[in-house]
Amino acid sequence: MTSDKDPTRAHREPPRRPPGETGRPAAVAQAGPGAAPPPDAPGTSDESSTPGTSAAPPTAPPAAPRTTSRDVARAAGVSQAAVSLVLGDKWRGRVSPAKAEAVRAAARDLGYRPNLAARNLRMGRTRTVLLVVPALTTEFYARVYTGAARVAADHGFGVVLYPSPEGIGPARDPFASAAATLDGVLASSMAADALTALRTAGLPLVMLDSDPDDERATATVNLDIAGGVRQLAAHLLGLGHRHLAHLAADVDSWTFALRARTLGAALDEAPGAVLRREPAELSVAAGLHAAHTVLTGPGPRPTALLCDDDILAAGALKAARRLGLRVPEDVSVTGFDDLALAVAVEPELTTVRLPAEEFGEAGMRALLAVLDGGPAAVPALPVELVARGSTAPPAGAGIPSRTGNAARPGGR
Amino acid sequence: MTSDKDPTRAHREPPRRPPGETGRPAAVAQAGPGAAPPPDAPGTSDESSTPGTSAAPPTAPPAAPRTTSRDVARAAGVSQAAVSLVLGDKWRGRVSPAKAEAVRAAARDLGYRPNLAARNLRMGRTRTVLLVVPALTTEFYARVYTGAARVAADHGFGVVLYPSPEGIGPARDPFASAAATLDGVLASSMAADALTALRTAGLPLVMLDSDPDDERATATVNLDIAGGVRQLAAHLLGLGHRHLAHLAADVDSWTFALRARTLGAALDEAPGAVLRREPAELSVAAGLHAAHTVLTGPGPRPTALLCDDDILAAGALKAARRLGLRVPEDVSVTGFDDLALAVAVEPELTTVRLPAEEFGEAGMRALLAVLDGGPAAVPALPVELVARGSTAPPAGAGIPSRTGNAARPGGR
DNA sequence: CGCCGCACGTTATACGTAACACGTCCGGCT
DNA sequence: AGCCGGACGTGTTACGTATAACGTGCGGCG
Repeated sequence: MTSDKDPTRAHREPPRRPPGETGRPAAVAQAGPGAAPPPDAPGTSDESSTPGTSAAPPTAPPAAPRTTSRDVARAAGVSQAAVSLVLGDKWRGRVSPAKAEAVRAAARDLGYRPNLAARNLRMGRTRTVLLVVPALTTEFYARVYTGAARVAADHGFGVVLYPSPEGIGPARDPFASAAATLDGVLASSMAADALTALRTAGLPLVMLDSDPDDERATATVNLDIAGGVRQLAAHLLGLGHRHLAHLAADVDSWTFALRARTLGAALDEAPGAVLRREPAELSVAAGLHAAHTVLTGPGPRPTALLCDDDILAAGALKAARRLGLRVPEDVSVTGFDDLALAVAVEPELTTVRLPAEEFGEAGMRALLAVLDGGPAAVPALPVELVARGSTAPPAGAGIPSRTGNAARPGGR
Repeated sequence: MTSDKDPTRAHREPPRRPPGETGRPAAVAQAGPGAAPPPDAPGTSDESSTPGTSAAPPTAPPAAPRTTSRDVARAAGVSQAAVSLVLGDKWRGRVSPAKAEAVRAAARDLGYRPNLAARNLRMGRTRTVLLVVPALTTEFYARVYTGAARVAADHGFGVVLYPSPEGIGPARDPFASAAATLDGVLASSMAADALTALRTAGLPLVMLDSDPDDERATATVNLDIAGGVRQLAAHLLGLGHRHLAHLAADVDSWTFALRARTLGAALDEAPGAVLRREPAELSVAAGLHAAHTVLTGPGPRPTALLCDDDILAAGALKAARRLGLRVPEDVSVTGFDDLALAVAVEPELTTVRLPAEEFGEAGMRALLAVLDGGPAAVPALPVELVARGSTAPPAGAGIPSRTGNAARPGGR
């Protein structure tokens, strides 16, 4: 007997579903009996009129009673435990091949799908990790996601993506209780402030693009941002530029701080080089404004603008054009990241290509390693300078060094 | 007596916890006694060298034994059920205010977080919905997400974002069993092919930007794309353009098909208007190529290029420049969507602004309505023509209609 | 005076799965 | 002959939560 017949199940179970199956449960469920009153169901007051869309087909799917492993067991003539073993692929010497096949057939016929909620509860693990990214810059992190998701999938993990709040205040932290639903977290340091609740839950946390000494992280994975900045500096110095301006992202983030620091250090070593820093938010408009400020400010006009981001560089391009300056003849402009934008503008941007997908892959590998208990050691990923049309020797320069393209820094 | 003392629990329960409470359960929990051997811990064989980052701090977080509602009950001197009632805010006449407060205090002191996996299993609902978007275009859907997540949060729901596969083949459908983890799905029709498994699970599905008659959807929510296209056509016709070219997104999608259809219809009504269609993938390079083809093709050169997307328009701008054509003097270019890119290029794009956040909000509201059992009726959201510098009367035009800016289509 | 119902709680399940701890044959070894 | 151990399974339990069902005293009403 398969225990499903047991008499102890005297008590009736709760009403499985609200009665309505097709008809009209509409209004009642709305501000229902006692069901968790929606904190406030304001709806921003859009009185809907003229229904332009939507349709409820005749057949309203009436809450299919999911088939459980016990159903499969019954159909295959075995115990529920056997089903679990077979479908879990650990039946080596525990179930006869014949019955195993019967189980698989029954599962297939019934369209059995294991209930993940139950499995998660039982196992205490979910094979799901969270990827937290800043909301601001989407293309780069979209690619990071792609790489991370690929690696995760290869290991049987799913990835939940969370573009960190902005409209959604941290007040309403969506992960207050999510620890039971997640095995680990991969997060950009730029979105780290959204992580307070997750930290306290003690989840493994691998941080991207963050200070290796960050106390919050179990491990960190980085791009070789400093190397990219040095390549950029060498490129411009090699072209003969000495008056530079840095359009610095006005974001409190480790990476951007590192860029500023590295750039400063690189120019300190170059005799006669001067650098002006101008902060700007990460938008085209802000880049335009900052570049305008720098190009029209007092003192000698910079001959090259290093922008922390391709978006800023696009703004700088516009500023130059409005001032009647040609790029790159009158002023050089560089970006960072190598987004699609970099080749959409005219001239195309000299920039630093960040291997976004590889970054995501490396981060996910590190996280999975941590979940396996091993320490995750990951070298900083190399980046690459991509010289395009937005940089050239400055107007007054002789023949700088004989190479117009100093992609290789040459003498250290 | 607080139920933890009950005699009926005669059977020995398995070792409740590995003995350690503070000391060292670390390794044991890892690949513990019999605990689920990791299916395969390959690590994809990247022999890590030169650890550039990562660090395992001295204290390895030893799998914190989560505090349960029973722990809270014990601390507060009540039963577990009472804890559930109090924290679930349904203790109106069931628990004395004093005890209720004690429960809340205990929960706070112990840092209790309800186990979502258990709650989900018990309730059969997760208060979580999935948002499926195409991987290609990120900025637009990032904004859709923002709107959707805001509405969801206001109703106590979480949103899981899934940029539909590409690198991740549909073969490895991440949602094969996720039905138990999700209450519903909001999906762009462009990503609908990733939904096979979800459909079969019978989850409520609200589709964005899709054919209202789509059988797969429980409901649909749309932008007034057709209206936008008509505004665009009226704008260009009003400026005097008669030779138009349509750079059509080479994507099999309802929205794009609708754009083509509507544009054709609009021009059919305009005497003397001719339209050429050129398909292109959604990238700058493809837009460049398609525009080049159209501008250098046989017959009279089009004076206006309607692009299905700002990205394509950026490519068209580049093509015109390379051919020595000025925009908008020699050729007008329009985009669609009004992405950040639209104002990053020179000249800035005349385009159709899609209210992405409102779109996400409307979609989520519709989905939540469906989950509440009500039919979701949503009017198509209005869109807005944004006239910028990339459009002007064609070279040979007299004085088109006296207004250079036909933002208001005039006669319907 | 008897009993209803309210205020206040507690007990007992069940959700669906994974896996531990037992059983039962049966062939083979000492 | 005794019995060990492998093959083949099944029974049972627990994961942590939400809630239906079941008790209690106690004040008031008929």
